[in-house]
Amino acid sequence: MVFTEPQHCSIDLRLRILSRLPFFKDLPAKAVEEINRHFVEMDYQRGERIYTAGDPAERLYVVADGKVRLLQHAESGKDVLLGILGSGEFFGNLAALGTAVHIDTAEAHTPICALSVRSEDFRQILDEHTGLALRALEVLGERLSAANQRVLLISAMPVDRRIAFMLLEISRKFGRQEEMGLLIDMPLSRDDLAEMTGATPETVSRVLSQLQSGGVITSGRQWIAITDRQKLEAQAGA
Amino acid sequence: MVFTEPQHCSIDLRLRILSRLPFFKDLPAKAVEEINRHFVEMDYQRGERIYTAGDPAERLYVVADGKVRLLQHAESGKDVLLGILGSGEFFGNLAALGTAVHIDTAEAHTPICALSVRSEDFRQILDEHTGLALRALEVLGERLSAANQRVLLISAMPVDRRIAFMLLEISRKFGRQEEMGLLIDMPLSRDDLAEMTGATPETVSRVLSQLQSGGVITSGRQWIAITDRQKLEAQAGA
DNA sequence: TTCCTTCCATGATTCAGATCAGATAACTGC
DNA sequence: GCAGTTATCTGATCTGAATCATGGAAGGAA
Repeated sequence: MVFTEPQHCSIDLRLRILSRLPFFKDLPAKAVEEINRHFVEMDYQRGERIYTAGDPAERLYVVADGKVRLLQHAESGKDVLLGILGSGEFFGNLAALGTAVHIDTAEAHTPICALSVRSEDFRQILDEHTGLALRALEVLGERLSAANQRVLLISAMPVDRRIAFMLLEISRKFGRQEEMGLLIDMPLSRDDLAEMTGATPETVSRVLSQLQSGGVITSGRQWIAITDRQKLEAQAGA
Repeated sequence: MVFTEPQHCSIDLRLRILSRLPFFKDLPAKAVEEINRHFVEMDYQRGERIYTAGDPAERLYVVADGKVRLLQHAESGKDVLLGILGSGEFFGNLAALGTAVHIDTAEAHTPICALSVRSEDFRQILDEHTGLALRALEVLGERLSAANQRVLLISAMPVDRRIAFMLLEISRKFGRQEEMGLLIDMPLSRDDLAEMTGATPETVSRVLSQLQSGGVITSGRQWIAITDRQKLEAQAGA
């Protein structure tokens, strides 16, 4: 079970990513091409930091290929994994105007290729193409909704339910049907899950062991597959 | 210590609120007047529900006078208080387009007067006045940032720090300097704080008692005043 | 292969905070 | 002022999950 992905993307991929973005979908091809000129390609190794919370938010990014981790850290050293982004998703400060700083930290969860644009340029693009800002609003709205959901999850549910819930969430986004079940198509460690659910790796390990012996999931080193979605949903809901 | 507020706002207040909104600040007075025509006034009693999560998001609101609670509820019955909004703040689905539903529940924390506009009308306003959408983006960005902060708080800090932190946060927004200290200018029960910090009312009560005997705060039934901000910050930071 | 590092499982123990249970004290309506 | 209700305090107990500790297994580099 190895997850290898190319570390840079072709010129072709680049334009295709941009034009397929829900974001730019309704724009004429010519406009997308014009917009494309403002983007530059940036590649990162697994684990590499793209930006850190507190840095001035000078650029905005789109994942072209690979997965990106968004996290928030406490002075205690404990990190919280806010989410994992896949191809086509924005990160950086979508609302960046002027002198804003990044509110989260982004790092490469797998080797990634990202497209990046200067905040000012993006702002200008928003200005020129009315309607795009509304799209941006939608994206932010969804993120806000997810974050609120998360607060509820962590502050009102026991760990085992949180973990079950999170697995469902992740599988919905990154699941790929395989013989063994619905495989989560990226490296996902116990630590990752712990940072997402506000638990410790030990606890996550225990809960996963239990799920595994219950026939709900199959898992190994850095990978998890859901074999019985029904049961998992029951676990999350009850 | 009683908190009474008028339950409806004058016609005059209404226009003043709108024109002073950071949101509409840069628009010509004429435009604001025009926009004003789309808004209607709505009054609510304390505790009254304005909308519930899952309802279709047909309207958008601005607090004219009073305080509004935004909350999210779990099936377990446990509620999470996402935030309390004061005069001039938006609520409802700022990103509402088409058939969206409310992601949270809003209720009157005090008697309130709200201004409300149909989502479609608001959307049209955004379309007509380029620049407004960027403002909306800023607002959502701030909320997202706050929500992420909250996730970090709850999943990486012990209760006493969470409560201290939350008190600072609230006082920053609703604090009013009085002889006794920095009074939080609205009813605020132990239950409210519990729902904001993911704790139980009993625990909140204990922590507040401790803060009070430490001379950090003074409190009574539904009110809290900060007498020693320095100490409170120490409590929140260490 | 063998070393070495990283990830994972699982047991034992501890502890922060929830839960349960009364006892006061403050407001409300009459 | 009195009764009833709602908010608060505080103690006693319990428990979910963290912490501490250790062994094992999977992959990477030479």
